[in-house]
Amino acid sequence: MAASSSHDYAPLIRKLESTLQLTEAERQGIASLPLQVQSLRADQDIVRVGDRPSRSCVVLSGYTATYKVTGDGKRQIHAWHIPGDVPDLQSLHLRVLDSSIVTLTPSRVGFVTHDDLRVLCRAEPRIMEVFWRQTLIDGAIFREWMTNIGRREAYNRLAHILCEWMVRLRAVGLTDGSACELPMTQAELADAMGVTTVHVNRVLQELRADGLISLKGSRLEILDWEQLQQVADFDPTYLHQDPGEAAA
Amino acid sequence: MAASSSHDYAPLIRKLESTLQLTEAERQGIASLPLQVQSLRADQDIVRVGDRPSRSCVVLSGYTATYKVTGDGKRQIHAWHIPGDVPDLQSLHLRVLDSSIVTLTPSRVGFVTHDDLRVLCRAEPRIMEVFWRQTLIDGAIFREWMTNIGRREAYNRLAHILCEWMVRLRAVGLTDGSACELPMTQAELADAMGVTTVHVNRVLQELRADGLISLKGSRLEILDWEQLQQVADFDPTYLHQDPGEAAA
DNA sequence: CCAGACCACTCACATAGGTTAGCGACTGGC
DNA sequence: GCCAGTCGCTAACCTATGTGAGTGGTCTGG
Repeated sequence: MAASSSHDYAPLIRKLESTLQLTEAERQGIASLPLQVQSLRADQDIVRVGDRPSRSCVVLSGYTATYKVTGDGKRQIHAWHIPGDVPDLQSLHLRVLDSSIVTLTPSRVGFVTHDDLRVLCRAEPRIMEVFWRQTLIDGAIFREWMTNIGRREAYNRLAHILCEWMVRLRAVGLTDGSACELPMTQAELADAMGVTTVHVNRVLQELRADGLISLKGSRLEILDWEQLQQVADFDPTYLHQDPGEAAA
Repeated sequence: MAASSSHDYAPLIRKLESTLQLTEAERQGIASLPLQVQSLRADQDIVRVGDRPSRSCVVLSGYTATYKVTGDGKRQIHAWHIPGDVPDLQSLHLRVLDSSIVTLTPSRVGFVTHDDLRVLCRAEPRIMEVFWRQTLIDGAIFREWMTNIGRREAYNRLAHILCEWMVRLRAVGLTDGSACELPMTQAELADAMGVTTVHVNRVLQELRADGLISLKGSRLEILDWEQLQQVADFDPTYLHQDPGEAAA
């Protein structure tokens, strides 16, 4: 566990500003939150179902996911998190965690105490609103994932996940033209899609054969964005990324 | 469209108080929000995808649902709403609606302007927190539904939906012992479960044959709660109903 | 009091996706 | 420099769920 360095908050501030222009004072308020930084290997739980944490975590680098395990041991992944995300911000108002968070890759995460967050929210109401808004966007993404899992076939469902992944990474500057990192294993994709790894592999081969994507190791390249988006039935409105679209 | 009567807010206040004790001033603050009341028939959209509403709606009586339609016309229902719920509270901070809300039964809904809500939130910070908390609980329910749709078989999935329905109705006093109203059609259940109506009917017959439930018309009775809960893998933690569990 | 909807329900058949098992290529720890 | 584990990938077979078509009951608006 190490102290924070001055630019650890850069991804978070970038993310918040992608939906609402902050004042210098507001940026300062965030940047001066005390942050406990921790480096984790891949596949480590950060928090677990049933925990009652007194702090929330910020993803500084690397990738993580939220998940739940059913009574008979099947795992469902609910969300991916990328640098700048605060995956358990909800614990600020819900004491008991109803899901766990795990690293997908080696990651650096920072912890902010709920007390510090509450003080900041009281001092800067617009920051509170922007945090609230982030949790609402999380909810909007959950709704889209539910639709994806419940109503699209596996081929289109995977295409949808890839479209969303690309668009979210682009918003924080982690893409490289039409390519980006895809850090999750096929088993993790399966747990997000509600299918088996065998089937993920099948539809992945199909996407490749159809010339929509190339995936070598963890490097994903979108070869035909138009077609992929159409197959995925992907409309990015639900990501609420347009800063002009924050309610007044 | 009619003016509100004095006790229209009773279900909402009851719901909020089920998670946090309110002061008299706070209760007053809510009860004095101007409310535009509207009576709707079944199967009417209250708001639609793409709308930019300047007010949110409260369910006063009857039942409603949030849904999305995919490009090829399949519908996914994300949530049921019961009296006291504010199904589009998120539009307070997300200008564009990413899903629609429809009545399942004839209903009375009340509209509160976002301006009035913002004024109240500024005056009574605890009310803002309790509203924020409600949207976080919505998110927690989305996560559980995702798990239900992605990782449980239809038989168990339906059992889970019935367990949740019963527990939520009980919290607002709308149950009658081990029985309650189940106002949705099998087609609506299908859209919530991500299966076809034919299959809903099949697993419903199974639940009846196994002696777990009785469903006649829209009256649901749970015949064996223990067994149903076990089949459903139902753990109500995610509903965050315990008022002692609100974070400090 | 009729006509058209809608709803629960069923059947026969089709298929997307699950299951089980296994292979070779890497990789990180000792 | 080997061993154990993980990962992507494949094949053969199985089943939960979808599809399309239809029945009869009940409500409801004209």
